[in-house]
Amino acid sequence: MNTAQLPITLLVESSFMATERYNPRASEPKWQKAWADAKLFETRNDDPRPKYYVLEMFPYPSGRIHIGHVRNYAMGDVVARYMRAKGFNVLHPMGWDAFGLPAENAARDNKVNPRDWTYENIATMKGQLKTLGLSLDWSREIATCDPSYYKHQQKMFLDFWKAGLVERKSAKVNWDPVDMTVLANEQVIDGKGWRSGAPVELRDLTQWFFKITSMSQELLDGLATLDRWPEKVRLMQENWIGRSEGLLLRWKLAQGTAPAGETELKVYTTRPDTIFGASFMAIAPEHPLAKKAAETNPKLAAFIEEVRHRGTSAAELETAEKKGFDTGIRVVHPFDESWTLPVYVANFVLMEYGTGAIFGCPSGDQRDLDFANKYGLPVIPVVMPEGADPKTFQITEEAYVDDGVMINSRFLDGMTPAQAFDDVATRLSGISIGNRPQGERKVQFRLRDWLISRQRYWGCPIPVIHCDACGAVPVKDADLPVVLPSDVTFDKPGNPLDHHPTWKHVTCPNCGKDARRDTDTMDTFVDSSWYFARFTDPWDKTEPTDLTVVDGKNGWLPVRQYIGGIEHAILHLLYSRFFARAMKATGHLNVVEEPFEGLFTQGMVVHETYRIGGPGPNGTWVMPIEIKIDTVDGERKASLIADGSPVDIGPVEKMSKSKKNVVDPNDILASYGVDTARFFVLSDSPPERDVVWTEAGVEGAHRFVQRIWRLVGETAANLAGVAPAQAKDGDALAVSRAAHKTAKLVAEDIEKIAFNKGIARLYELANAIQPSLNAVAAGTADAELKAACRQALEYLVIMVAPMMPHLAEECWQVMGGKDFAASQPWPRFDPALVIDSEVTIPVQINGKKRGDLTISRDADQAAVEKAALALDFVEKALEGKPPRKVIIVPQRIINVVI
RNA sequence: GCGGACGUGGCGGAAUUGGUAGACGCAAGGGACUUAAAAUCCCUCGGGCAUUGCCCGUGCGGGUUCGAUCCCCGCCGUCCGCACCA
Repeated sequence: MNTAQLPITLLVESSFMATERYNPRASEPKWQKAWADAKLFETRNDDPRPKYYVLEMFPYPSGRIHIGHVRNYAMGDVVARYMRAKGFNVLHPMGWDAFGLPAENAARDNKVNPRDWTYENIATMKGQLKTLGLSLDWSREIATCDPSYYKHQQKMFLDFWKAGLVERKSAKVNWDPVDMTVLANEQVIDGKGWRSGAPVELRDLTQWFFKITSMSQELLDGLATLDRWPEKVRLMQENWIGRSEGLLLRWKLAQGTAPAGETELKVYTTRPDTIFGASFMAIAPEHPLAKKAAETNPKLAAFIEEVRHRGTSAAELETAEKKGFDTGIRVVHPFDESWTLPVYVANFVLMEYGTGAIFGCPSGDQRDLDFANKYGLPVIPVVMPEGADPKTFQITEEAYVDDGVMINSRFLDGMTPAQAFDDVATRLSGISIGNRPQGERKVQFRLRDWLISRQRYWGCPIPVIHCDACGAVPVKDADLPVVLPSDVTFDKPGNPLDHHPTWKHVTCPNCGKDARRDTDTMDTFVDSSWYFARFTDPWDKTEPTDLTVVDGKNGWLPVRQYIGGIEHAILHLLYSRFFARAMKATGHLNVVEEPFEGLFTQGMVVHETYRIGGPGPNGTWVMPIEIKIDTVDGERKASLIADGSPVDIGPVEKMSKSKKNVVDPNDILASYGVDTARFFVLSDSPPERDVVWTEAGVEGAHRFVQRIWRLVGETAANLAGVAPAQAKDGDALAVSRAAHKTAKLVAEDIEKIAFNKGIARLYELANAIQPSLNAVAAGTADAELKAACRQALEYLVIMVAPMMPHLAEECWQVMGGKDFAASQPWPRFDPALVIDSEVTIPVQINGKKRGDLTISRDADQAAVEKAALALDFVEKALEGKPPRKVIIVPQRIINVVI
């Protein structure tokens, strides 16, 4: 454009606007305050609009937010703001998962009170979260360490107890020697504590359990209803619950071989069909029969002692030799009185699963086969592949585990294993030993009960008093909450509550005699198993939940969209599903059993690693802000900013303090503003996948921020007072079409949580309308184009708002919009504008694209075919002959087969 | 070992789930503006041959189909979960 020909006023105008860059440092605090003053995001329970509850997993108050939080909360905020624009009464709360061990470690190391440390962290992080411009209802903020929260948790613990969902029992439990506490099964990863990483030890302790196994089947069945959960998470939970169908089978002990008083051995099997392939029994070293036999057999006792100290780590299990010891005890085959089998103690049999005893069928199980080969036990093939010859079919080194035909199994021969299973189950349920059937069908689960006792201070006290006369007695409702004492010391190892001079000494609520408080606190996963319900009415002082708003007809639950990390696929998400059922059973929920209707697991933010001094122990990690990257001959070279020394660029990895590949959200906010950061973490990768944080990518996002600002700023003067309208033809129609299509598609993308695609469409819209907006800025646009541009710009700004809310407000203001961008309804699209009247469809010859055909959308098959065959390149290819076939997929493709 | 997911340009990723492979962004190259830089704008950008246009190309090898990134069979690789579960 030749500026010399432009009117002087426009020159002044446009040069002024072009130099005025969007300034996030000024805009962001301004709009955050304006939203807060207008109470724009405070949600009323009695609002008549349809409810929509969106929630991100609440943070642990570690002290600082990290970039992963930004991504997680940005995603939730897009959903929340979008749903508001769609007319829903949106609940989008925030709270603090505030109990936990780091507070105690800080207390020990820095001589601070865990409460003070936690609340200071909360204050810092709340300040940081507020700078993100999230549309949160802070009036509902909760912290799980607040007695007003854990009071209700204690109440529910007692209610669950009354309802038979809590049990105090002695069990072999996982003891974390570093954190000095027990852990639930779910919290042991590869034989190590989930937090400390220390190998756990097995200890026999009496502890409190939530009877999650009483709901195994319900928790399994419920998974089928969760169609808005990732398949992967459902599968992980299914495997964790681990249902199997089998037979509980009693084997008579052969007379004269068994210790006094022992008459039978119970085993659990999922393969009763292979009963004629049995060649030995194997029992766990901890099995009562093994212990009894060991009393009179010193060699056996020595063997048991040897294998007891087995490791639980994956590596140890991988290499551990399968060892057994013949106890001398014999069992009698249920279908043949004359057939006896030896009973071994074996190191691979787990006391914790089934009955702690198995029968070994070497031909049908690799582990049993290895064992049989080692100890010279018979191998009888009982299942062979269809069509094999039973006379010659042999098993030597490899067990046959697939489906097939029964052989060497007397009355089962010729059946399928499934038929044989049923036949054996039916026969054995008809035979009795003593007065009980010899075989009973039994469903077995892998899931264990949830151990919730923790020998720690900074958690919710278990509201129980132990009395020598009355046993474990619940604290009276009127005495709740049992409040944590604040005068505790961390100078010696173990549980500070237990060390406290007075706190635990109380009188029994039952008999009034001297008694002791339970000094254990609850697993912090209990705190997070119901917080989503508390948000629905955090002001209720008397009950955990208000049944009129928590769920059901006018209630909030289930959470319509829950967003968080995949690391909670089992722990938190399984516990919460149990809790919802337990709360329903005890009257704290009306109807909801599944607390999270939709679940989305977002990926991490990852970053390149940088180090100086080469790989290996001599290398030192350096932070991204310490280096700069130049491209030399197409190759990226990194160097230290401080002295220019070369830096090796390492692989992209999860951000970690140890590798220093972290970016501080504060730094990003200071240089680019939060909208840029939000936009970037949403744009570059699909939300479920990891996103690589790159400086270049952030700059790209920032360019778009400035570009939108410029589109609005440069056209503002010429669009002032122009009423937005959709156009009828020409360039203006193209602008309208682009805007309306985008309104439809971006909505679909947000609803599918495909933010990256939605953002791509926003870029496309900006690209599409740019030339017309240039014309508006230059004053060459006619009235229709101006109206269309005005509407397209409004659409763009409102659609950008969920992702970049501050920029949107600033633009909205410049455009003279009413209220807030954040309170505008989602742009409507005219279906007529979304569908093109003419379509351009590819034309293939023999399946290869050779050109296009542009034709009226509602042209019929015959017309399309005629037009296609008349195309130059088609005629040329046909050489005057008729085509063999013409395939027309309406509005999609034409394929001419020659 | 069992279960699952994934594999597309230099990079992140699109592709209406059988119908134009590479949208959009990043990086790179070229140009305009500028005293210069930044910012911005315009053009090119999977590979090969080539004047138009043609050939190859979605990890590899086959198959089904008018047509395959998508479905089937067999491999290779990466990642995740569980793991002595009877």
